[in-house]
Amino acid sequence: MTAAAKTQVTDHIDQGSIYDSIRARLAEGELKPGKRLKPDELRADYGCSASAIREVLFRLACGRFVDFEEQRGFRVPEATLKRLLEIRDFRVLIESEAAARSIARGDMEWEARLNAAHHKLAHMEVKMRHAQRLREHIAIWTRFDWEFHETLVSACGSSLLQDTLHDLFYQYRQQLAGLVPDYGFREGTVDEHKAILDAALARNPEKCAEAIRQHFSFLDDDPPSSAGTV
Amino acid sequence: MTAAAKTQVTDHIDQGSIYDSIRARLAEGELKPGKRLKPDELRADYGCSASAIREVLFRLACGRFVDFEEQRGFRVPEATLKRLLEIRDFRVLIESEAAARSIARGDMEWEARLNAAHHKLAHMEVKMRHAQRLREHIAIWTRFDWEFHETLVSACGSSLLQDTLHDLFYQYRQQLAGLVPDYGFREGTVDEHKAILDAALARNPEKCAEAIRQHFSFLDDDPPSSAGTV
DNA sequence: GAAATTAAAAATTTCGAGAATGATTGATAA
DNA sequence: TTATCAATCATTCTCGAAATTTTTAATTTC
Repeated sequence: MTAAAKTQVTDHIDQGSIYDSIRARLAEGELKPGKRLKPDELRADYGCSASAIREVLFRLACGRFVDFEEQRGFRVPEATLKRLLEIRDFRVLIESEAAARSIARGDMEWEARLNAAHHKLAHMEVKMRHAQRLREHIAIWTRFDWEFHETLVSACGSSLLQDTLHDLFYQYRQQLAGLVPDYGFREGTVDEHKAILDAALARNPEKCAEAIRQHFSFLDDDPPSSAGTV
Repeated sequence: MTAAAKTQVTDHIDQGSIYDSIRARLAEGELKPGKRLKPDELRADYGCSASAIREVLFRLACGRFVDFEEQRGFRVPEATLKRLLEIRDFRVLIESEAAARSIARGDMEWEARLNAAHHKLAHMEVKMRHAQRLREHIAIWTRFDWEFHETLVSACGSSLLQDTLHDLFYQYRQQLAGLVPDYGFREGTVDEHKAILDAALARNPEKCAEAIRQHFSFLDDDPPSSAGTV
């Protein structure tokens, strides 16, 4: 393989990578609500057939990242405050329960991983407070954010809960990106994540649930201005 | 469209119907755990191409009704007590929460629909107590059972909760069918459903949650004999 | 000018063939 | 007899073209 081929990153990608890529483009707000997702257009970005894209879009539709209507194809779901709150409430319910089980079952190894994940996330978020071009950091921030929340529930003992949370995390991000500026990044997240960490390490499930609730309560106090429900 | 075309139901089936059909065959235990699901074999049952079956199996994999491994195709997931309990616990968590919200928000119309759904289910379950060939009634019983649980949460205000419960209902049934005799039908369900109905109509969310927990507690007292975890 | 009909264009869905990959069988040798 | 390897078979995966449907544009009619 030549060096020139390296720039052509789209040479040959498996479906899993295409899935991750499109989901990321949705969560980062590049693919905007309402936009139609035509397999024949997207194929150019990934160097594969329309059929392969179609399969990926089907899988994304199962996770509710795109809408699908028979004979009418795929499109990016509308971002509404109603839907965002629905996703948030579901996520708070499940993440609180899963965190409580992790607190009850997690060992010292789990504590160490949670500390490490929080350290990376906090470093990133402090750095982003003063960043010029926020856009450039969103992808990495998203990864660290997910790694922290994933680690929090990683000892809960139920892959069902964990996988459901994974989908909800990205659904939440996607809705947020379509409704608020700065891709949903806020100053307050640093302290909020710290509160979740402390409650988890203190093995206090009630306090942890409350910290999780707090982490998402900003939507109640300060509803996004452009959040018409249609 | 002519009247004659209506009778020819098997001529041309849309993907949604194939999805429902295969999911039902899984929930009723016809397609047994471990069995490989080859698109080229299943196509004969539905008169379409292997590609169409492949897409349906992908969608079933999203709902966790079948396992998918790259380059190795699809197969019916193993039924284990561990997995069954995981699904049960998740379902109890969500159904309790969704029922509580329905109790808080549901109007008289909701009460009426819940009564109607329970009436049909109870009638069916009493009839099945003395039925000779249980197998013949499973499909209808499954529908009535789902309609009752669906109606219970239908006023919760979150389509996310409702759709998640829909998947969990069939996942639970599928695991149960693979682990216990009689497709999971028990004598006790009549009284248990009645307790859920009464608590909901009494607008008592705590009592309703307890009744739901009770409805699934038989797995703790009387673990299925053939439930080796592999 | 507005509404309804018709024609053209674009997108979706289905399908079967060929390429790529994994599984199976049978032969050979230790 | 057991293990290794090669050849064979079956299945999965990818793809582009044909058929169906929807959307858009143009035309006609009231």
